Amino acid sequence: MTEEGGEEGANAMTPGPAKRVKVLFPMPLAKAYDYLARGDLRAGDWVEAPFGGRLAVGVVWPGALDEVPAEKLKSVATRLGAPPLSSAVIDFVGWVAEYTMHPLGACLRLVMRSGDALRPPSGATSYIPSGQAPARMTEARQAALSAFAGAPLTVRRIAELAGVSEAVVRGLVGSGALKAISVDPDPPFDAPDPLKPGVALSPEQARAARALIAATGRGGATLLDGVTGSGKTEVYLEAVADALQRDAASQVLILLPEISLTLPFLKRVEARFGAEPAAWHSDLTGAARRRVWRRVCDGSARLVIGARSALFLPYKNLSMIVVDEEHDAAYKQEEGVIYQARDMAVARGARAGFPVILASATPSLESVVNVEQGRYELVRLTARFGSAALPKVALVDMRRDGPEDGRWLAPRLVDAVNARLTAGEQSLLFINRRGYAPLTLCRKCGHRMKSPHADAWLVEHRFENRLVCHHTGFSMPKPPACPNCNAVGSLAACGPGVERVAEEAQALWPNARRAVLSSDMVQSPVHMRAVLEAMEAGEVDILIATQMVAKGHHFPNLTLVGVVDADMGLTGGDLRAAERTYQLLSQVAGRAGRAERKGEALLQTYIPHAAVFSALERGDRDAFLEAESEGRSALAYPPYGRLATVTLKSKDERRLKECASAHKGALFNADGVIVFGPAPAPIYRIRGEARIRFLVKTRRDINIQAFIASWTERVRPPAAVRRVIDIDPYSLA
DNA sequence: AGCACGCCGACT
DNA sequence: GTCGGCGTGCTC
Repeated sequence: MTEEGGEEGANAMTPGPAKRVKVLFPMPLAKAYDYLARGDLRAGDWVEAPFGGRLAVGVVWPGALDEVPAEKLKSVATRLGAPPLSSAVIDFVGWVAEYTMHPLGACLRLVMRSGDALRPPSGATSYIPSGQAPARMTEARQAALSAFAGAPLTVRRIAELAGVSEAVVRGLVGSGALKAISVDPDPPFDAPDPLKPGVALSPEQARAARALIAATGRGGATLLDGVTGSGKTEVYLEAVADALQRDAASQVLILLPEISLTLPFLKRVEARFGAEPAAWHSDLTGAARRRVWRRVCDGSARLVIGARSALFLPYKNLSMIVVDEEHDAAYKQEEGVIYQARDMAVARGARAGFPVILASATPSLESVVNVEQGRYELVRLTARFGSAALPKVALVDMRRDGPEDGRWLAPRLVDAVNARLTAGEQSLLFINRRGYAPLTLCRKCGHRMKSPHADAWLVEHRFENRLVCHHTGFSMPKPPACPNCNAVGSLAACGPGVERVAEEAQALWPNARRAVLSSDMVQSPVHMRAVLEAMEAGEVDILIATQMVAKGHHFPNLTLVGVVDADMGLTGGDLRAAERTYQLLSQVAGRAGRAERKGEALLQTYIPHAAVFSALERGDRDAFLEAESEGRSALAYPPYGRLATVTLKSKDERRLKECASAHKGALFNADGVIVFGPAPAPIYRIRGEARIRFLVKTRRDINIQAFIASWTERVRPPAAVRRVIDIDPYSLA
């Protein structure tokens, strides 16, 4: 590690001729600001500079200087000791800002999520036994000294381990029996060993691994398309090993959807490379966050496994990205800077000249089309590892074969569960809707219980006896009478939620061992783990769950998956609804029969003729993709055209409407561009904020950002109205 | 993002 | 008469 002026030290600027440099701050600012600098400052250096009456941390940014009058210029205060941002990261931040149309400084902030990583660590002092016995030895002192297993420990930790008070430990320090030792508060990560032999690969996996290594050797993006259970992870880890081995300073990032980023996955990677990978996700503690950030920055964390925000860590020498579960909608960041991490990863690789692997069992249409059009390479894995068979998928036509009123499980599904109970096998009832009922309505006057701050129905949660808004978090006790007509006991629950299915299961199978898994009812990750472990161990007969269960779990004795409402998701305002439904259902169906037992999946639907269901029934993914592709192509939707939304948000409805008409008025005709709107967003009001939206659709060869820029720069929204641009929107709701 | 400046309600 | 609410605008 090369550092001037000490490990953490901030260097006062040395005297010398003053030059001008640009400094970008991690704030929602569109551009970098000019400063005077004494001494040598280069693009990427971390500095502190006076900004708006206080000192702010920023980065020296490349680019032409502005013509700022000399009297406005201030001087950079200090240069910070952290390793400078690499030119690849600087380039990427600039590109993301342009692509997403978000302020440059807001994009830099994504890189600085570490908070205090640039400040000297507060690091508590650690101690080790000095070898010198204290003048007086007591039982407590003996216990404290026995707590050591080699590594230095803090006072608090010693007290905790030995079960003595901190005063005892401080006494030992005072008597010289313990000595202070300086430990790095951010210990480096051990280097992964790419030559450590991995698990034995099947012939097909070995072939795929070789093909993947060859493809990544050529650079560019490669789609690794492997059915559930084919062992994709082992295959791409070989390509990761290859990248780590080729360059001893290289760093590799494996991106996962947050929910798949589990301890078992990390352990698997650790087992493969003999070293703990650096994990990056939303609930890291401050210290862990800081350690990963700094070790990524100095290049010593060579293998990073992270959720989408890990894409913006300040890598010194990133040389490969794997995007696992590339189809997953969780890669779309919807708050702040809005971006699609999978697409940004591909761009990051292309711009820095390194390979990117996209892995999935149910690839997105975008990626499949990119393969067809020669932009991505393709490596396919077809066999399920360990000869497990894919489940047999069948549809239950709810129009003909549905249950009686007030029930949600069709007789055929009930029979199938009964058969599993008799055979001592497990069933999963999947219902992707939290709560008891999605709608509460008055039988007397037809009043629907709505959220006060959002145009959404209140969802009944019978478990807590409350009505809850899933958009704002608002909740209220379920009223005894209709608030509209005052009729008592007239409020009726409409539609099924996970709690209601659980209730029905209890009535049907009172003696079976049942468990429910839903984000509302899971009080802690520990509880969730316990349920999943019980399921894996065969201690649960029927699991009733939301999509929490769709990924990454292996239930060897599960042979039946019943999807209570397969149509859900097809009805929202999501242009990828069919694709999402296909992916989710094939994933859930894939939970059944992963081991030697053949599984069965029953999908309850009112629209069995829909292409998504017949494709699922036949297990014909390519047919589904083809139908979906035709549908999107006909509408010129992505990937055959470009889409963006421009949303205006405000609490002040009058100004919002004025602003929307101003935008409408500023529109102009452009070849290959269609703008729809203004239209109220499907959920018009969220948290008291009303939203009006324009949808911009262009031909693929049109620069949609350029069009939106020349349109929106004609209108300056009043401060009370926020304008949010979403390039390539996923949810139109 | 912060922070200052500025114009309308209830208090020492 | 002031203290202070947060709407608005600027930061090299």
